[in-house]
Amino acid sequence: MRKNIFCVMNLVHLIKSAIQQAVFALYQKQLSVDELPINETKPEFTGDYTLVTFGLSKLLQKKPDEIAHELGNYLVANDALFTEMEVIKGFLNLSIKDSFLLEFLATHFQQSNYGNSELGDKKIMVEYSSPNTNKPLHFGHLRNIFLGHAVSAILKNVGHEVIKVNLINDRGIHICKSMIAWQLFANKQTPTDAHVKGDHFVGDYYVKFNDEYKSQMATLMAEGMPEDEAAKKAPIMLAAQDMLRQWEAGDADTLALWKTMNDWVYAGFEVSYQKLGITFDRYYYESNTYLSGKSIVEKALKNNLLFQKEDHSVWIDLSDAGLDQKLLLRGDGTSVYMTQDIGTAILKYLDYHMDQSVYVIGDEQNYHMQVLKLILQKMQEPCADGIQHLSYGMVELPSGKMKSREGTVVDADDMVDEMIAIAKKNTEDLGKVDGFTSEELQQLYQTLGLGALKFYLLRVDPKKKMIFNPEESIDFHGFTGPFVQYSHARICSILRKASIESLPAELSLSDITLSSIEKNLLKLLAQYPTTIYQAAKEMNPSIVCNVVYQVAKEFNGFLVDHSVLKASDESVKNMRLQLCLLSKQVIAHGLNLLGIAAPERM
RNA sequence: GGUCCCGUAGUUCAAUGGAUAGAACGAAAGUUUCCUAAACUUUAGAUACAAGUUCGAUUCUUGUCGGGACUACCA
Repeated sequence: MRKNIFCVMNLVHLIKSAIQQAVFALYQKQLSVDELPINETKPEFTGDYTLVTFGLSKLLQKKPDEIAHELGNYLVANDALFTEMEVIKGFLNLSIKDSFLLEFLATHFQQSNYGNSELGDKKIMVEYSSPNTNKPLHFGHLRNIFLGHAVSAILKNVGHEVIKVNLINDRGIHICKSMIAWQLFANKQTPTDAHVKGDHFVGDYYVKFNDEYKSQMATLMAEGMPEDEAAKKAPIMLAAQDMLRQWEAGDADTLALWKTMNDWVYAGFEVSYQKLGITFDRYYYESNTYLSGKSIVEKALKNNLLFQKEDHSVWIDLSDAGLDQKLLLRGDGTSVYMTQDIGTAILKYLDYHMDQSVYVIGDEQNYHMQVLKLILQKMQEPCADGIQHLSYGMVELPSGKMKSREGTVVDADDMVDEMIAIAKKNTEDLGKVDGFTSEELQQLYQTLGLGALKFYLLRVDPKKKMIFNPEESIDFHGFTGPFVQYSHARICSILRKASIESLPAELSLSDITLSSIEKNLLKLLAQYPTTIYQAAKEMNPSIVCNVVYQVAKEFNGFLVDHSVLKASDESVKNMRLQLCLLSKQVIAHGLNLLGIAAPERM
């Protein structure tokens, strides 16, 4: 009977409902489970879970101590879940029966989808990566990409339908800058001629543009022109702006060059995405969506939701929401960033009618996203309420922000290659290359290097900005991806040595006593699906990093004090093998959600 | 100026209002005839400051100090 309940409920929930029933039986009060604070018992006390009774004191008109004693005695006497209790001040420490945890283990150790749930029922779009097409991906983009990919996997895992979207910002002044510089300096060279990856090739011309722009400004300023005027009148800038106008006018040559250079970039991005193991279900291109935003704004203007100034520019007044006025169309009728985003949001909704639309975008755009949602709400667009900004903090260097102008930007491709090289070096230094073919080794280095990188970027709460410390990120010890991967490989090694085909699922429950470390590991594993559900609710992959690390750490500790294959008797050995199997399943499952592979050997 | 976010060991990160604030790296010292030592064990080390709310505050409120983001007819 417990077994069935366990499939749909978790351990803490079971404890809460047991307490709920006990409260009703003793005091005839119906409490909601949210009114029952359950914590894990601190290691220095005996017990597994603790009920804090101070809050109940008022509700039940009794002293915390009395409540704790009465509830504890009742639970131990009447509920099969508990074996003993202890009261210290107002804290009721409850111990869970070993047989309960053993039964849980026997039920789930072979479940290959353990960790999945079906609680989610929404259709959710997740937009991430969303690069500009004028330069290659840098380290900051990696946080975005890994976050989006992991959040998508986590949401899907708890039962939501997920659509992964990449919105390519393929038009605008930025790409025109690269195009102008290419026309001026490239001598018609292509990435193939130059043996350079397409996105880097185009990015190099973006840099060339800025160099030339700076030197032209310097020339103008030397002739006595003020800086702001020089910034506007530098010939190469005027040329880029002219090219943007040509593009919007549909000039055939401009469009052809634009398409060619974007294709170079896409080919480069594709290589990077593939290496990173990142995929999308759907690509949107701003060149296709920016015009629809304009017509939507014009329609809203007719409906008097917006107003126009004397120069014909179109604005929305958000002062009733505590914000100011926001421009939606320039005086000359062209779109701004916000206009495009309005169009894209509506188009996406027409395509998918999703319940929720998650934007993985840095926190410097908090205001922008707030305004976008507000505008769409004012326009009463059905997509508006589902818009959710998954805001993440910037990645900074120990020396401060990455600045492209100062050349402190860490390139994504370089970073990946470096991590893989370090994985290779570490493996070779440890002499762990025997028994692998050279292809397998290449695969392993990639698995470990990417594992380290992804884990490093995902282990911090997305909301918080994080410091990228090059020396620390390449560490393969401690709270890192390779540590977790190593634990997985060790488990696999044990399982290879045991012939596990004939592992009996049924145990004679009565004659096994769990050690405290076995019990801790089991509690962690039992809570795992709930932990994942929490990660989904908060869209926070760092929770997954933490739990797989805890399982790995706990497992390593277990392994030091307990022999699996040489256990004292057969039933203990079987139980420990089950523990190995479930731990392996949870580690691999969690890593998979993070986009990290779990190697069988390393 | 206005709006918002953030201040936790030397460093990077944890902690639904709960017990003596957890890890990791770094530092110091140990563990290998035994399932992978990329492991494990031990030691030292922190809530910016000041009030308030209450049985109880890293968490909530206010103020001070310090850091950051946004506040473009850029994207």
